[in-house]
Amino acid sequence: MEPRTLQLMDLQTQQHMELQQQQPTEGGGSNQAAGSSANTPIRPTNNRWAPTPAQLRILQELYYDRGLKNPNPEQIQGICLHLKPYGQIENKNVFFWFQNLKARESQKLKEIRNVRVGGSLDLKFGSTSSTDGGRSIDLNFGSTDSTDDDGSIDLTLGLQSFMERRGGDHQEVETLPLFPEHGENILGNPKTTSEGGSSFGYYSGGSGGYNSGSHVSLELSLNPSGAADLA
Amino acid sequence: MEPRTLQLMDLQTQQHMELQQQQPTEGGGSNQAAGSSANTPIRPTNNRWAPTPAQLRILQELYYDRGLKNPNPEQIQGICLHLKPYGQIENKNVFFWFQNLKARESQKLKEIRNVRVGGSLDLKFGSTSSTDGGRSIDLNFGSTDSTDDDGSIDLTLGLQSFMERRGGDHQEVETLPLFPEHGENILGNPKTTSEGGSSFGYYSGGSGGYNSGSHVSLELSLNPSGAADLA
DNA sequence: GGTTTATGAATGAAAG
DNA sequence: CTTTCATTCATAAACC
Repeated sequence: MEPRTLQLMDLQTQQHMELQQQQPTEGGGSNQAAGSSANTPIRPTNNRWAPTPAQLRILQELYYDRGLKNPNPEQIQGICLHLKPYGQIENKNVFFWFQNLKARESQKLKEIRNVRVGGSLDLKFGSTSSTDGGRSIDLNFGSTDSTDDDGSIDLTLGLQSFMERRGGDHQEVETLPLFPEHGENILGNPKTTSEGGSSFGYYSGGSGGYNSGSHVSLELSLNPSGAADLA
Repeated sequence: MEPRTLQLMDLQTQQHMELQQQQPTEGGGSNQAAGSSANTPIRPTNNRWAPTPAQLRILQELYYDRGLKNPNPEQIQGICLHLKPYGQIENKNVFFWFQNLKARESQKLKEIRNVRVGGSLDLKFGSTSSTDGGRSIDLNFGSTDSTDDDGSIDLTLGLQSFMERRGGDHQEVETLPLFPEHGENILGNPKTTSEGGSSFGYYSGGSGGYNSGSHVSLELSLNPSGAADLA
């Protein structure tokens, strides 16, 4: 049952960072529809909401520039309402969007643990990255430090032994790029932060880069009154 | 297996096309302009990670033999670390690998089940059960609504003005494609600042228009599906 | 060569 | 807020 075809080749040796954004198809009006209208409902077709470019941009501005991480119901509703002209959208979509973004971001940023530069290390990708060279992101989260040199990590499951057994022979070592990165933080952010303690995060941030340099700063003076800024 | 409507997406670079959102392009969403022929030099060219044979074998053993289906962050990290000697790999690759394998296996099982059911009759409609929209999880929460007509919502944060400025005239097409991705952020927000509660009804189903449905759904799949052997 | 398949990656939606 | 499930997009590799 698993037709796994082994491909013997390892090609890519570099970092990838890709981003694909699908084209948002949605109109302001009715949704769904797609093909089967009166017919077999068996095809959920498009239930899933996807932000239109304009909606996405606004949402991102709110999140990154404004620092709005946890919109409360009223805010969600307001946002949703304002985004409606740009395409079909519901409150829950806004809600999930913020929740997912926040969750995913927090997992990425687990800790920028120093990579224990003992003197060896960190190499960089040499050839690979195209020209700009700059970015590769990778980070390891937990850093279960312990001893990994000799290859023992503990997964709390005995995985360790499993690993050990196989790890005896490493032959195809290729490049072993690992560089810490990051430290950037775009918005100085306000108060909301605090920690969270969250404990961990999954994968490392693969993407990053972009022009981002800093979004901040572009958004000022939107408040008519000095008033309260940011929650 | 899945008859996917083929759409030759052109390759998009990382941000690319913006498109009016208000067009229901389903299926034929031909993208416009790919234009590119020789253009867009910035192609990631190196994207996707692929496991080396050794890595794959280890991953499979963990999954199939050890039954590890949902590795937690620490495990992911440990696995990743141990796989590094065999080739470049990142935490997220491990994360996605498990995630995908699990999803695809369950999907396969589901398909089979549907086929079997399909053979027999039983149509569904469980119409009886509440078709009504009973399911919206909540309705308007804050109820700040009051407005909709005039469009002034009031996010209690001045968000409104923010929105207003941008939304005043929604012209979508801006040239400002922000891609989804996030840089980084420190975040953390546990619950300071006000709300905290956060567990109340989130989004509203409000207008939605979703179908609500019943549980019994039945989906017959017409997949010819020679399908995989599995089992 | 175009088409299909396998699978990495991304993300909306939910469950816990 | 954290973790998992489901869909979907994209693309390299295999197929024809």
